[in-house]
Amino acid sequence: MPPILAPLCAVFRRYLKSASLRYTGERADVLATVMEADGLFDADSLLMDMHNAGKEVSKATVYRTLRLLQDAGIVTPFMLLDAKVTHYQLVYGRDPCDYMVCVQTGELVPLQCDEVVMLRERLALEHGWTTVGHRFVIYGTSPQAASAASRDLSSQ
Amino acid sequence: MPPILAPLCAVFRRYLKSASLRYTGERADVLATVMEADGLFDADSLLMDMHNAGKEVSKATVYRTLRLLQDAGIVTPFMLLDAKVTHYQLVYGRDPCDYMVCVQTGELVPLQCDEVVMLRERLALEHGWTTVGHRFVIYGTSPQAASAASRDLSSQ
DNA sequence: GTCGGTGCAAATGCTTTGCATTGAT
DNA sequence: ATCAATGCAAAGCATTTGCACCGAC
Repeated sequence: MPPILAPLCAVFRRYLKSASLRYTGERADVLATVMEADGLFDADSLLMDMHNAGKEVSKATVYRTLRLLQDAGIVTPFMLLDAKVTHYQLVYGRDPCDYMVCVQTGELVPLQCDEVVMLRERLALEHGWTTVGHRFVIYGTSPQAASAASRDLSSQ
Repeated sequence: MPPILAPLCAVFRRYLKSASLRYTGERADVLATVMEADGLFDADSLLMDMHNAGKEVSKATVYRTLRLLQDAGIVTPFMLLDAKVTHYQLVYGRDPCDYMVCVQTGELVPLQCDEVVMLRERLALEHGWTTVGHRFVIYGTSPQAASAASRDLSSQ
């Protein structure tokens, strides 16, 4: 069990208590699966992961719990280019939350880059804002996709 | 008429021709309204803008044309935090495409910052990727929202 | 025991699509 | 004249919600 698991669970329980909501087995299961999803997922993949782990929860509960996790500041919604469904990202206690996405293969590379946060803070300060987060996604072509494309070309 | 109008229209026509598609009055109206929307909009607001300008187009055509504009590289879809609908952003020939969004008021501030592009290119290069674009959004609280909040507190 | 939670199925609402008609080339 | 575009209404589909039963506190 990674060391982050206990604190995150505590954060969620604290939030639920503050809102007079209950910490149920289903909510615990969803949170645990979110943490194992390693950052980025959608409602459906989460539901499948839970099913594969033998944790059966209804779709409605997944959506309801994702909303709570969002309110608790644990995840944020996230829309990939061309995706039709909302993706979620685990943000609490996590750096980085930046990604590079391949527009051809869908490949996703997390980026570790403090400069994004620094840039964000500097820009916000210049306008007198205070920040609560940011989203930085680079769209591009991965080396694999590029070489696959050139293979396709030369084989014609 | 801003100087960008003619070129953008030409870009669209070129794209349509290359795909054996037709440049119709409806598509011209949609593009013109997109350009006047000054960057960020959704399908519904676009439809209203067109109605207010006396340009009647069906909702289906708006969606279909937005898809074409996306394929032509003129706009990209864009999901604001908590928004339920897809927003679109005019990207062709436009810098900046970065924003700061107030999570309380929805206020939107476009950011002019070359460093984002530089950072993007450097990160992509480090991984051997080539980029086609990026998305950078800062979520925060604007000075107005912050002062409104403190007023609310002191009046209680 | 009291509310809040859950699952189910139905509803919602954005977006897409089938089809007959219209229009650009 | 051809073949794509349009408008309309219906369909799709992710997400939300109403309700009866269940479970955390």
